[in-house]
Amino acid sequence: MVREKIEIKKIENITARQVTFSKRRQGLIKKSQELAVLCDAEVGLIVFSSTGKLYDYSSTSSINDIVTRYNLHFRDNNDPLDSHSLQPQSSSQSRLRNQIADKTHELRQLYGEDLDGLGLDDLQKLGKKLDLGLNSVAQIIMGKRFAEIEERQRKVDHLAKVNKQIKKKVAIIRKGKDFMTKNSEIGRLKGGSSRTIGNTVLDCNNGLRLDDDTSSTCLRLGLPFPD
Amino acid sequence: MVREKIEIKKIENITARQVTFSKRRQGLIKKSQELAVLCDAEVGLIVFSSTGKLYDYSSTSSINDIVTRYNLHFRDNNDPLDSHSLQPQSSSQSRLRNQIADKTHELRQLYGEDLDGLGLDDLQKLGKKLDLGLNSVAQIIMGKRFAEIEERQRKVDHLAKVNKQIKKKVAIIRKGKDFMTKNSEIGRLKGGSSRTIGNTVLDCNNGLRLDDDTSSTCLRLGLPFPD
DNA sequence: AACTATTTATAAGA
DNA sequence: TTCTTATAAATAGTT
Repeated sequence: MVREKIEIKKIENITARQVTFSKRRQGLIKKSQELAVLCDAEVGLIVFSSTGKLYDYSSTSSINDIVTRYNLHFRDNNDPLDSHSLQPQSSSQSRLRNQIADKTHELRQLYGEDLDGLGLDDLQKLGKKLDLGLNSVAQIIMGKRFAEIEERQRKVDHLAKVNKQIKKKVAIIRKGKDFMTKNSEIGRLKGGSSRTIGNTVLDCNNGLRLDDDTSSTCLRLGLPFPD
Repeated sequence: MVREKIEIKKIENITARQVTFSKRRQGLIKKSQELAVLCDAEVGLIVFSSTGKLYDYSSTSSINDIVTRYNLHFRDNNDPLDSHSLQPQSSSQSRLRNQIADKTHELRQLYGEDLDGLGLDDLQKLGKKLDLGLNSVAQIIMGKRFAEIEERQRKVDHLAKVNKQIKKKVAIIRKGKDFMTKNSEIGRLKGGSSRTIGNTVLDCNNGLRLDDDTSSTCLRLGLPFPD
């Protein structure tokens, strides 16, 4: 793709292959991230190098979440892990399997699949459960946002207080400076220190922004689950 | 990356997001293929769109092979479920237990539990999933209710038709009755049968109620999940 | 779905 | 591995 166009076939030179692997792996992970963020998608990427080293990326906290969700999409979920297992199955294994099947079914229904066989009552119950779950999540989100706002307010209050104290000091120093500039060259030295304090006062506003760059966050409180 | 550089953050315009998703998804899959071929790597990619649609790529015949290999890399995960078991555990058993633990955790979170460790982003995603599930359920409930209403309307139409026919007959019979009461005592006999027909006409309304006692059901369409 | 001006990714070389 | 750089490839906005 670059200094020279290359053919897409296995790179035989081992060193070149390793270099390309490293570069392209990085690129792939970057693209995966971008897709996840730009398009609000859930992305999982697993890569094994030819030497068996594992690299992965997941837009969620764990790639397991994505794999679990992936497996949910296939109805007759014969556990892929055990498909080529030669071990005889113990009864405890089949119990585990049943548990997995049950949970899988429950999860699928919560995700809005496999609902065909349900009557109105079952659907209402399911809807109620989802609604409760959604409320819990929404409540926690709101709680977190509220805590965020309080924290921000606390900082504002603190800075306002500090600012006030500094203004007082500046006023006092100004008084001193006025007195000294009238009298001697010591005034220049004191003037330097007062300027420093002046900058500190100005920095207070920047402090708020730097510490947390989204001052609009506290304003976009509308819906917890926007599109 | 192109006509204009874009910032990597969620695209708010839905159409643009879908288009970008389609393009970049293709690009990502192509890059995955190229990495696999050029570097003799094993690559698995799973992508869920924000609407829950699944897309995947695997350099092997099935992504399950890659997931299997991935899980093998974490064989030494001590599963909390295994800790108080006295049986010697086969690796496939502990894998099953891991799956159960994963699914249980996922279910608990969907039910609004175990949410303490999650950040705002994870919570938003969870909320989104619940919202999607809830929408599916609500849609099916609405579908069923609509079918109910149509059925009811069908009955109403049918009864209206029958009623009309009967009214016609009654009118005809009245004519006959008027003619007969003028002429002879046969009028009394015919009068009895006309009353019977009259009752049938009245019963039509009761028929609607008896057949399905909640005539208000079709009116309480507001929320699908009342308290 | 096609176009195209740009941005990005990256092969080769250092 | 990392940097540089020339060029191929991907893609955002437009039609």
